[in-house]
Amino acid sequence: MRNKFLPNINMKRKITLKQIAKELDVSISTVSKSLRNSLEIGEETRLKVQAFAKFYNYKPNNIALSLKNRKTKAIGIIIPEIVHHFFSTVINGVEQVANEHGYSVIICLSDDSFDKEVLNMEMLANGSIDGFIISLSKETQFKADFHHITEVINQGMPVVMFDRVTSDILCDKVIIDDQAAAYEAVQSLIDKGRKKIALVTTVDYVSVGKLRTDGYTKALLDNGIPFNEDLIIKIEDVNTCEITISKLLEDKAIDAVFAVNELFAVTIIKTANKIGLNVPKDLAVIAFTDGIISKYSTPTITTVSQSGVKMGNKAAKMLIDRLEAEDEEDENYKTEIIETHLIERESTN
Amino acid sequence: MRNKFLPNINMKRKITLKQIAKELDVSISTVSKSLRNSLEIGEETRLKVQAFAKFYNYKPNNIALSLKNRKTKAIGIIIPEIVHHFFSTVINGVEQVANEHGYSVIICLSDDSFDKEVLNMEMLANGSIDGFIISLSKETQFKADFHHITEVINQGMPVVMFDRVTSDILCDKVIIDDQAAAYEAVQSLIDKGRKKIALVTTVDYVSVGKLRTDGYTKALLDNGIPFNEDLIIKIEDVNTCEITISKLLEDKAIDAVFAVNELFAVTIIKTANKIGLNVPKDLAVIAFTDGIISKYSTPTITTVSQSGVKMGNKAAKMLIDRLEAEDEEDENYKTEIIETHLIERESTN
DNA sequence: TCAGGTTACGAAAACGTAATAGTGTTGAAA
DNA sequence: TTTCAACACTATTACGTTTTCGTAACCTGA
Repeated sequence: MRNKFLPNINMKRKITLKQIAKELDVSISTVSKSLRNSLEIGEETRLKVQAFAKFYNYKPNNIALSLKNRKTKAIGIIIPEIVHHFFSTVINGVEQVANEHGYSVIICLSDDSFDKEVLNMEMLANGSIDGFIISLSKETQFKADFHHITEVINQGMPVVMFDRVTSDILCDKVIIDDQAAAYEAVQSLIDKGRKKIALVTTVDYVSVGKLRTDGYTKALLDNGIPFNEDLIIKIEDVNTCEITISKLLEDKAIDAVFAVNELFAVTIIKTANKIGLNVPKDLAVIAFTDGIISKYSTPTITTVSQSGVKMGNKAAKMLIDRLEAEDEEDENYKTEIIETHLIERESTN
Repeated sequence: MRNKFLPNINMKRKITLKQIAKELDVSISTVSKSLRNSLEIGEETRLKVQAFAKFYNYKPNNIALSLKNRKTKAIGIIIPEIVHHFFSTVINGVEQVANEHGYSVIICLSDDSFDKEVLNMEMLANGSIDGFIISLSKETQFKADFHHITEVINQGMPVVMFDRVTSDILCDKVIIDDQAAAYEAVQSLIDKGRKKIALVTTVDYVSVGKLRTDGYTKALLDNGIPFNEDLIIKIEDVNTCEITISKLLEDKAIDAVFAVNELFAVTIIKTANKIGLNVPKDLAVIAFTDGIISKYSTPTITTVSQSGVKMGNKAAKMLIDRLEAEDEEDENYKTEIIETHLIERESTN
């Protein structure tokens, strides 16, 4: 039986400058400078140190560097949920750019809870990261309490908000033009001769929900179609909405639906099928998303594509640009708009 | 126009012990001890310091703590991709447990590339994290080169592997019993009277693909059904497999398919529909996944559910247990098996 | 009055690194 | 021979903590 107090033979913990210095009987400074190819150090010593370091696979300790340089080369991303196609594509986009620039990505999930969002931000704000990328939780948007964000910004930490943003905070933002995109979608339905178009959306304290509703309304009015409040359905939980939807489909004699996400859309299609409606013949369906369900449902669903990857790319780029800017006090905040486009599939004809 | 060299009035950078000490004209030690409620410090001083610290919202710097304590309270997770239902649920599971224990989660994506996997590990291994949770990239499994993993383990950094694991590395692992689960799925098809069952799988250097194939084969043989190599289709890219699949469906007169993931399954169903086959009447389909497509496709797809959340929970728990164990040299590695269960939906009857 | 103990605090080291500011030795120019 | 620069290296500091150790000042009891 192995004595557990004996160090493992194979175990070679990471070596430090100090250990190298001691081993080679030079000073720590000499080692450090040798490894950074300083001209101050004679060639013989320099090569000796480099060889030794290479042999022991020396790598500078990131934490020590972070402390010294007062930056971590890490960015924090806080999102409501991760098991969600849009948000995971955004992370993907962030990670791509971050990696290119030598940054790592720390993720925290708010679970759409205000408290978790605050907690996570405080945890990361104490030196762990150089900047934030965040999409607000539903609860935060509902409470409209953004003190935790203001606080980190006031501490001099850059913040980039994406998708679920608020105008109450001054910082860089990346959004899609939800209103214009919704307008375009509804217009395309109208162009195809649909006359009675319903909107299935979320509760409207979530910023994007509201904007998409505005776009829907505007498209109708611009085309001389009367706006009818009854055709707007607000859904809180997609799992318990079938009755609401079938009521909409049966009672209102609509010929098209614009859904703010693909889960709503696919549920609408299934419900329509159940009550004998054919999609797209009797009912055209169009959804906001670039998710995967739309591509694989039957029929496939026409969507307004919001590229999460591009959003993530952009957000990361903005953050890193700001982190690496010479002039750190430049408060010239920008809001970037990621373009959307309509992907026509079978659910509209 | 604001002079950009003037510090922002609202800007109050995080305060440090040193600044508090200077401000109150005591030593750093006194401040530190006061804030940790040390008995060494007189009540008057202690309260004064605490009040001051609270007012300036003092929070210890995580990086300094990490350096001092030689642990970061962060765990790294390396996965092949994040825009993938299974992996994102695993992250979710990891994050839950990590958060409960005060750990943050750093994610890196390997994009199924060996080089990126190595790079990411090296980046994180230099002090950034206390331990790894990893699922191997396809390329790594193909090359069977695990030196980067051995290396961090030898440095004394705990590693937990999940799902895509290898027996070449000794460490904690979390897997599902792919073989047994596949067996169960195929058996359920047989129980329903299906006789000619095809397998649609991935290229087999990915460990899970191989295990699921084994389970499929065993179930057939145990039921006296002849094993037919021609009924096994290996797909590399789901976007270019339709011809392969339609050939399978048309030529082989099969009455059931077992697919190793839901993308394959839904593609099979669509292809079947195109050539006039009805699912489930003419063809039963069952898939490995607990993804979202299966729930929303038409027909809905029967699946073998692999709970990513549970896997993530377990992996995080194992890692944290090991990180916080007194006896750090305990090499009693375990492999935990997460149970699966069959979720019957419309695609089998 | 003085030894011994308590109280209340401070100094310093340590974590690992990089940069600034020395320092001693050599050699060459004056 | 003196002086000064070049060379090759070391000491020190700083980043922000925590902790161990040390030490004044005061108090107590004989």
